[in-house]
Amino acid sequence: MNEKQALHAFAALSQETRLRIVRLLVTAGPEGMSAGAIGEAMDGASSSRMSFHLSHLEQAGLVESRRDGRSIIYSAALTTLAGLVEFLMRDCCQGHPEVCNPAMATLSSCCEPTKGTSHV
Amino acid sequence: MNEKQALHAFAALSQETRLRIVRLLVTAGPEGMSAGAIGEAMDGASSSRMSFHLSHLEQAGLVESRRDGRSIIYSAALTTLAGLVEFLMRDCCQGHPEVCNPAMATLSSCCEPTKGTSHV
DNA sequence: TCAACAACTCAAGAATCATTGAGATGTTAA
DNA sequence: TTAACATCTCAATGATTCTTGAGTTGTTGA
Repeated sequence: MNEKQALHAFAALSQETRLRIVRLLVTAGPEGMSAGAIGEAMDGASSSRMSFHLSHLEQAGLVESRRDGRSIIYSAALTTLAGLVEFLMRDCCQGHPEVCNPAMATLSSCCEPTKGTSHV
Repeated sequence: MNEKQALHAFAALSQETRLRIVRLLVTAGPEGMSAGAIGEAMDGASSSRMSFHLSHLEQAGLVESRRDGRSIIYSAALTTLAGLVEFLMRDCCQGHPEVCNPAMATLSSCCEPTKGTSHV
């Protein structure tokens, strides 16, 4: 992740419809959702509007697409999201580790590394 | 952190000068930097331009300011940054914990919680 | 091949945003 | 009080972005 990529990603995330799409796809998991189904979830947005935002997100590397029959399936690009966090928080917490604990807790609760311990 | 706050924060971070300011202040730590010093670091940007971007960042909750004599000192609002990460990554990694490990590693390397265990 | 479907592309208009330059506010020291 | 300094505020201009609607491409099944 470099500055240019990060700027594109943040610009993509700064628009209401696109932020909702990303969060919807993050919770949808690796199976993803079709463009039509995403549009339905976005208050029935028009297909051209969905296409505009989805291609914006794909260019920013935040979502990935694959064709399945007539539909195109989109899923969240979690590695880009993680890279964005890494870029933004690099060298954070100079001597004040406690301020980052909320973010830490969020990630560790669902992204528990290969240590084998379970959580709630 | 709610959707509206997140949109403001991402919009603030999607502009080159502002993203640089935030990252500069993240590495500067809690002591922060004066508006003038930040402007110097931004290729000598004009004072009105710095003021525009700094107030944008402050309204988004990404930086905090305090007056010190003639200068105004800005510092990164790390709790907002952490909250933004928490908002974006909530419910991530449905069954695929390995994809979030890079972000985890970044945060844990500087934000080791109060558990006392060391790492690489 | 044809009809129906799913999604994309393109151009135009409205809305939003960044930069500039002039001027205003607040602070310090003589 | 005055001068010098640091930063903020405001209005105007130019650039970018979002939405809409019409048309196009690609896929499926009869």
